[in-house]
Amino acid sequence: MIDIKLLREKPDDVRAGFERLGASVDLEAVLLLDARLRDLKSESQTLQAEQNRLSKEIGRQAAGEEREQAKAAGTAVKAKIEALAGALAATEAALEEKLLELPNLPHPSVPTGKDDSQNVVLREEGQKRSFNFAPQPHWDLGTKHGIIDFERGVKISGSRFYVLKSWGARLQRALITYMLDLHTEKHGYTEIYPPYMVKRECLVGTGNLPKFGENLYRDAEEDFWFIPTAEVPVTNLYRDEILEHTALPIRHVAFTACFRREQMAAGRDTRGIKRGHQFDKVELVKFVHPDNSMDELSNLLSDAEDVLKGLELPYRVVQMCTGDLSFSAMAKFDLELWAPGQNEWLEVSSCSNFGEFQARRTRIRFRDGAEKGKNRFVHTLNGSGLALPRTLIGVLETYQRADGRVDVPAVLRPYFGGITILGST
RNA sequence: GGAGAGAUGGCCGAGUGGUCGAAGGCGCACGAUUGGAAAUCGUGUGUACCGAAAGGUACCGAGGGUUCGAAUCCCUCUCUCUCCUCCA
Repeated sequence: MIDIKLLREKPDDVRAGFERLGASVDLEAVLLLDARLRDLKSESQTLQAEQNRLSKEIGRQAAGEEREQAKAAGTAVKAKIEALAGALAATEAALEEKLLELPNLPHPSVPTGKDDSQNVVLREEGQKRSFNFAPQPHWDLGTKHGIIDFERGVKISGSRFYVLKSWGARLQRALITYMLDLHTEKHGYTEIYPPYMVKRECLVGTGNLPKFGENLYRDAEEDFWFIPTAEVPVTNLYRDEILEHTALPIRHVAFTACFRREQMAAGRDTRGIKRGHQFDKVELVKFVHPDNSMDELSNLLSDAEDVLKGLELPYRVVQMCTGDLSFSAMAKFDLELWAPGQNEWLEVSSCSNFGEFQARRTRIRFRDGAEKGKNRFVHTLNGSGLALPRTLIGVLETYQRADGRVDVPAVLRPYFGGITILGST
């Protein structure tokens, strides 16, 4: 949620920001509602003050004519307040609704662009492996070894579900443990194991609702929503709290399953395990002081990169242009690893700075040590560190041998009890 | 799932219709005292919105109702605790 004061005081700056996004938003309507709400509020507050004054007076009076008159006056004021109440509540709700649907404003450093074609590849890290044979895509490797069972996944859960088996499942588990160990031991994150189902307000807090409900699964009878990412429960951990500035930055890492409806056109990304309705992810979430959140974003990105560096998987860093920024993000960088079998870059991480956009929606503030009495919103950041299925693809395809067996990356060997080669010829 | 009890400020805890944004204590901050500290004493100490300020408005789990007036009365919901039941 953007700051209504900012819109009120610098409407042209806000308008320019949304134009860079290519978003068409009716700011006039918002400003109109805001002005109307302020009028109604001030009118209502004046009446309430009058009501309070009368009530106190009545309290002091003894029973009698005067007291009855004062009571009658009180009834009249009460009627006026009630007459205003409907319009006040409706205006407040209408403004809230509009504000919740406004996207975040882009950070000045974000390049202007209309869509993903104008994203900027900042750098490529690591050397793509050269093969003296044709590398197989992971779906062939997975089927050959019996470690990815697509047919049975579809049988039990439907399309876009699969089953990992044997050392395929173990490889994924090794990757999860490796990532959690790396972030907790080397990068200073505290591990969180959150619920996978959350209340609606959590999703409003992160920006998934009210606009993107069609991407989410939910329980039909109760207010339970399946998380599309650990970002949702972990960001909401401190909802409605005022933190001490000395507690910042807070760094959390969480492993969870993620659930997404993925109502995209049939036929896209249907092959393999690249995109499913359920997938695992290790997620990094930070709550930081607003003055250095962009530096914190760089650090977060570097923490995510370390996972790929450790695994010795080549990747590239892509900066999102304004047109490809997500709803809640003010700046965003993606990490894409190279999958030699299917011959494409795969997005395995998305690291964003949300500024105070989510903090405002979740009311996460901190007491600023510098300015006494001033409570400010924290900045929230998060990034995948990393998404499991695609990292698994990267390992399978990059570490495959000509005979189809797969080498265990050095950093994963501690999790494999001495095994260094997976599969049989 | 059944029965009962409860939800007040950072924490504990008083408050059953008016002068209560809320006693008291703890904690915390600042000051006094001290060579320094402990102890002691004094002052201060919730959040949001409106206002240049003075000040005003709202909030005592949430929502609704009664009343001129609600932390206090009524209704609904949520959550917590105890006992029983069940269970990984």
